[in-house]
Amino acid sequence: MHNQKELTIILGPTGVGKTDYSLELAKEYGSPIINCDSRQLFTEMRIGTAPPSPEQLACVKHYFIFSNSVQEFYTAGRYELEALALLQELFKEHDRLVMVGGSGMYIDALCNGLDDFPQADQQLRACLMKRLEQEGLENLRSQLKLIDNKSYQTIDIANPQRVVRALEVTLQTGRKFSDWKSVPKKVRPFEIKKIGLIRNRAELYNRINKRVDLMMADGLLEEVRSVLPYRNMPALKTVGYKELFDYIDGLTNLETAVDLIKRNSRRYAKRQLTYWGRDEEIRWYDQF
RNA sequence: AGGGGCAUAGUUCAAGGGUAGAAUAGCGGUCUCCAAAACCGUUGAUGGGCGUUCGAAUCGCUCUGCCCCUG
Repeated sequence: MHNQKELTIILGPTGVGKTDYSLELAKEYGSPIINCDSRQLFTEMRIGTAPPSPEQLACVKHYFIFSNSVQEFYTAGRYELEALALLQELFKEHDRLVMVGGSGMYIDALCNGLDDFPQADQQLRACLMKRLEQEGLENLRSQLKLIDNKSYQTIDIANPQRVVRALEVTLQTGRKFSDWKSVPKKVRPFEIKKIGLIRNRAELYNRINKRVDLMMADGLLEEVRSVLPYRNMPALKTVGYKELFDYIDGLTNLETAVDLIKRNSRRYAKRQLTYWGRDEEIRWYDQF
């Protein structure tokens, strides 16, 4: 076996304790840490995304933390390419690397690859979103049925985001969305080990609730105010930010907004667990 | 202690004696680049006992618990 390179990915629901775990493992391996959290990427979001502390960042070299701006359109596809390139570079000097984060789709993109769709055309997407608003979902569905019936049959047509995406790819490329999706998993030139962290549900929820209070004490509201101009960017469709935008708009009071952040964080954690539930490659470790 | 009120899902609130509903929380699921996103589905209750009635969440008695008022 000439290939001894190994990537260890630490994943798990928000608030489970991934950051601390990753630092210990990285120290043991002498590895830097590659982030695979789709929100800790953004330099303007330093409180609401629970990134590593400045001390932790000083302790181990981190990649993909505060590396991008919320003004950019960042996607799982872009992450796949950039993270893969970085790994190739780092594996020249390391045999074992540590990756940590909670974005299931980003992890899948890195491990298995996405099909090579062209980059999304923001104008086309905006146009489709406008049609969605004006004509309604049913119209877009009908069109999808016409130009790519197989996608119509297989995707979740109750989900506007999916319908728009399938139409977008088909219209943009002249090739059916469903035809793009036939490629098998990509093979990566390194071994991948997935470590899942888990803990008792009630305790996890407690940790999440407390962490939200800490974020508020640390000035989350000010941070949210500072990114207000970019609130329509995908990066800011994020738990902790959405709810405080509503508060700033006067739609809720602060207490309600904070409660909603807690609830939505709990739900997010649950969805993460569901997402990973059928990934048999993950070895789960209960945290105490 | 005396007087009054209340008791329905984890919570907040419905149901003029006739199929106990809703909101919310909770739970479960979907997933090929907006993924901390966007969707889909779902469990669960009349405080205990006795009575009236063909039939009780609803009327009566009683017990328990909570709240208010008065010494």
